[in-house]
Amino acid sequence: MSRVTMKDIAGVVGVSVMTVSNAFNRPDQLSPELRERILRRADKMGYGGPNVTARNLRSGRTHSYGVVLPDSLSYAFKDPFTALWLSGLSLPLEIAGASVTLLSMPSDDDAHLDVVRKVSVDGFAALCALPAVMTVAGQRGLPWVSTEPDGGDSSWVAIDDYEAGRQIGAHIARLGHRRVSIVVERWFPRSRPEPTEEALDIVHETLDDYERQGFAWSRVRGIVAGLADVRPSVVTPGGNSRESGFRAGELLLDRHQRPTAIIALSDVLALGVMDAMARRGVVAGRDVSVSGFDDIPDAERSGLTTVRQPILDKGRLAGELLLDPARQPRQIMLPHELIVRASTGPAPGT
Amino acid sequence: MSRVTMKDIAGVVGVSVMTVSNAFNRPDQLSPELRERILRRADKMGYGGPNVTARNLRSGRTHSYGVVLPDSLSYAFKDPFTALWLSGLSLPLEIAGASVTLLSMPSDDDAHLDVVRKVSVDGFAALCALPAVMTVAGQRGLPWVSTEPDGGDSSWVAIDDYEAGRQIGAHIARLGHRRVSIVVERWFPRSRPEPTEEALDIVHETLDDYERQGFAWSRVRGIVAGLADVRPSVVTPGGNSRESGFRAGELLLDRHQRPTAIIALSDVLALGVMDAMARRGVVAGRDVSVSGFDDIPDAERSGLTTVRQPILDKGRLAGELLLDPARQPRQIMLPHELIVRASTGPAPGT
DNA sequence: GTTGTTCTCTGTATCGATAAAGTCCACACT
DNA sequence: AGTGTGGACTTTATCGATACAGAGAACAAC
Repeated sequence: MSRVTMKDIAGVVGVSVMTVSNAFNRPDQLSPELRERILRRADKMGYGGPNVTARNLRSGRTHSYGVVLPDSLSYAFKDPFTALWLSGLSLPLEIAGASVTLLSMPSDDDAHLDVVRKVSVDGFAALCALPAVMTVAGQRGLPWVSTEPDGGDSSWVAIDDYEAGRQIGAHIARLGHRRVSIVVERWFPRSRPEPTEEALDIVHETLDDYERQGFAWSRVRGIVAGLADVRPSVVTPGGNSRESGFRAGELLLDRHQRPTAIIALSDVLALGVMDAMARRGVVAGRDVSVSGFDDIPDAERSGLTTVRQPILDKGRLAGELLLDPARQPRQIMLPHELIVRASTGPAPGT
Repeated sequence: MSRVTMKDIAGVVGVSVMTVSNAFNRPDQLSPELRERILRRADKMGYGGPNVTARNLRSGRTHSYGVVLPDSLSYAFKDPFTALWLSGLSLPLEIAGASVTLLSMPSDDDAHLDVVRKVSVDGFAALCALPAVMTVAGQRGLPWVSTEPDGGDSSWVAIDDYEAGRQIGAHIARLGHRRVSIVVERWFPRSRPEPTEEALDIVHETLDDYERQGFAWSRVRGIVAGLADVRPSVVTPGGNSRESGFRAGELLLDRHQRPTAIIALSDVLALGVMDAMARRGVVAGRDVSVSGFDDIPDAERSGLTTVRQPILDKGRLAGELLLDPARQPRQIMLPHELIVRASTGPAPGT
């Protein structure tokens, strides 16, 4: 049995298709009796209501917005920052009666890009600034909002990562630390080939070494600027997770020349580092200083020095920009704040 | 400037619309040179690729699946069980190149149902068995999978909640507990009006009292059966969260006749209860026994006695059923297992 | 020279609805 | 009788693509 359409109903009731359409969408356009008759008949025929896709085609809108996530969907549900950002994003969307379509984008190969090409949405919000994805979204002529400034005239809701990094770096330098390591997730650019298992934990002895790999992140550049004459080493464990942080922590703590300060680029990484420290009886803020980034709820509980950013607002505003493509301004820089807690302290021996 | 269509391109290149369509979708249907010429031209004209909605209309599929969540989206991102289930669900969908559209359904009023009516998806997976939602999904002729048996011939992937509850109840009874309280989230049926703030924490002195409120959950019935002649009281704090559990715990621990065992219907509720106990110096498993349900990762860390259910599989199988409406069987009962940990012990004074 | 194949490409119908304009008719007013 | 007016529907065109059947040309086989 093929699906019932308005045409079928129109045929049975003996009216035009348009009248059936009006019965469902514009009650004022036909007499109550006829409307009643049509609806009853439609129900009896097992009609499921106006076909959504056809309506979307005609109206040119789908009332759904795509969210491009930098990893598998399970990551989105595990990472506290992502979860909060998504909650914020969904607030205005939900109110507007729109739904959220999640798109995982672990890489920007063609198979994944195809999902972006073929998904039925009115716009995109991207948690990660994959250029290829942005290009596709732009080609489709759909609005999109990202979480990072990109120099162009695209829309974004971000914080000043460089300045935030600089403050962290300056804070650490001011405390007298000379041996500093930065822990960065292996993330940007995503298009890089997946490293092999063994290559996951690499300590780049110098920043140059790290940058030669093709990485460049304003947060890192800011930290380096803040550290001034102190030259940090860099560790790039796997993804952005507590486990990765733990591995990075193990690696750094077990080195011959243990760093006195570890600057992680996210709170979950920092918390992982602290897990490794706890296991070794290394006290945060006394033996080794640790800092994070984001100020997720767990950061406060663990006394983690970090940069607070308004995560929920970041998402909420992105949602509002998506819903209203005319809204101005479309490049929003939100405030951040260095939150100093117990996990950072003077360098030992100062 | 209106959007460029295949028709425009066809006009400019001087071929039929179908040939343009083939250039994009079936390269084998035309000469490579012509295809090249068309694609180049399309690119130059700023064509964004075949319109997704039009294609969906023609093909009758959208390659997106709706997930009905029992609360606001932020809940989905916070609750460990939901997050895990969603991860599982998304596994097969992601592989099939489909995307996931999240629908929050805090109530089944018409405004929320409308989202279900108007969202562009090929099927639904529901984490909560809202009858009205199921009806709408069914009317639309779309496949749907839920997480609870419903007596009919619908599709579901579930566990035997009654039996699981019975085992928990029997376990507690066997330990000699006579004063037992059950902590249930205020969830079913969702269509009930939101209770006022003050009414959130109610202790139903007897089970009858609780059931008179219109509640009925097989998990509860199982527990009662397992407890045999012990008659539990029931607390219904707010939602399914650690905070609710905490409130329920406070309420119960501060009562004149403190229960010796508290059976929570989810791990997060149980962990909340344990938070309240910790604050009062009440030792779990010695002073008061606590049990949960689900066996989320945190449960093991906290030594919580609980019923383990294969959460990830529950989601994964739901996804597979959605993708393949012909797949059999469509009613899958997964195994569960009572996991006894330190949080339950003999009733004091036995 | 005729028939048969293969390769490209076209024309038309279709998907299921909705917007805009048009028809028809009853009723009111002058 | 002549003209307006508004309500209740219908007609036609449109959204933007894809399926299907088949036309026409090039080339091979006999």
